[in-house]
Amino acid sequence: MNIGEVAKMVELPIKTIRYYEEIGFIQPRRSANGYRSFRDSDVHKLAFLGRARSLGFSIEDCRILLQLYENDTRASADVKQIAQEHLIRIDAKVKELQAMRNTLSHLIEACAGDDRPACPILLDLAMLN
Amino acid sequence: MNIGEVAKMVELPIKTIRYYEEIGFIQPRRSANGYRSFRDSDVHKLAFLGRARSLGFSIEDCRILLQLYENDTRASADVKQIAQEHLIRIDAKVKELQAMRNTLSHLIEACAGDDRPACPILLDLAMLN
DNA sequence: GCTTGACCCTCTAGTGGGTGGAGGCTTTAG
DNA sequence: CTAAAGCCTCCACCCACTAGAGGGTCAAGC
Repeated sequence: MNIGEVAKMVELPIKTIRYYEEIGFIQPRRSANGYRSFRDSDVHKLAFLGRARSLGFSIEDCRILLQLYENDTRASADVKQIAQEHLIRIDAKVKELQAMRNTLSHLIEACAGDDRPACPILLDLAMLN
Repeated sequence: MNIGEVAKMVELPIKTIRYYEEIGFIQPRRSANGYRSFRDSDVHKLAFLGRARSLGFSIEDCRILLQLYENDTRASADVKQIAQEHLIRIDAKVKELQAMRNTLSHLIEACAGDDRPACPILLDLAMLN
């Protein structure tokens, strides 16, 4: 398979697939013309990576998850730990964003949003309130 | 004021303050020895920027907000619009993270987390479930 | 006067995770 | 035979800083 076909199958941009090769996630063979030639196993890995990335795992997490996936003697505890640590980071991020959201929505409510200059949002940013 | 003192006052790293000068947010004077010499107005702007950034506004949003802040003939509607658009982006991000969170926490619950290789997390990533 | 340590300076390069584009092959359809 | 689509590499760029090298300056203590 050529890269374009693979890209459609796994729903990843071509550039991303080339990048994943560059960072060692996959090692597709090459055809005589120099084109990358993907095997099913490459496609499978790319799908795995796409799914892991869509769950927010970092590239380095993905690298470890992929190794664990390919290691038949893995301990599920190792996988679970990575997932749990990731969940904690997600929770922290959600909390942070919700705090922003709260502040911001209060400020927006308080702002007249007309053609006059007075603005509680700017007052808050300037900490003059 | 020198940069170190300012950094403590506005609780921004020194490097960040220099970066904010580089991108044109502030133009502190220079002392004879080449040190940056900050006026109250610079400190005030930095505090404004720090607060805006902590609410998640992008650098370019901050640039516009700062201009509006310094423009006495602004319309509060312009400020409000920027804030509303930002709120929409935050909401989208929160939703995205919560979707990840949901999937991830279900998978974590389903995973034994012991020394055996069987792992629902990896099965999900490989989309073999 | 000298040293020490805390400051400050500039400049370059790196982070993560790709993305965009230039410039140039190859393949495929008509 | 030609045009379009597809593929290749390489370099630069995105955001918002951050790290570090290499060096100048200043204040306190001896």
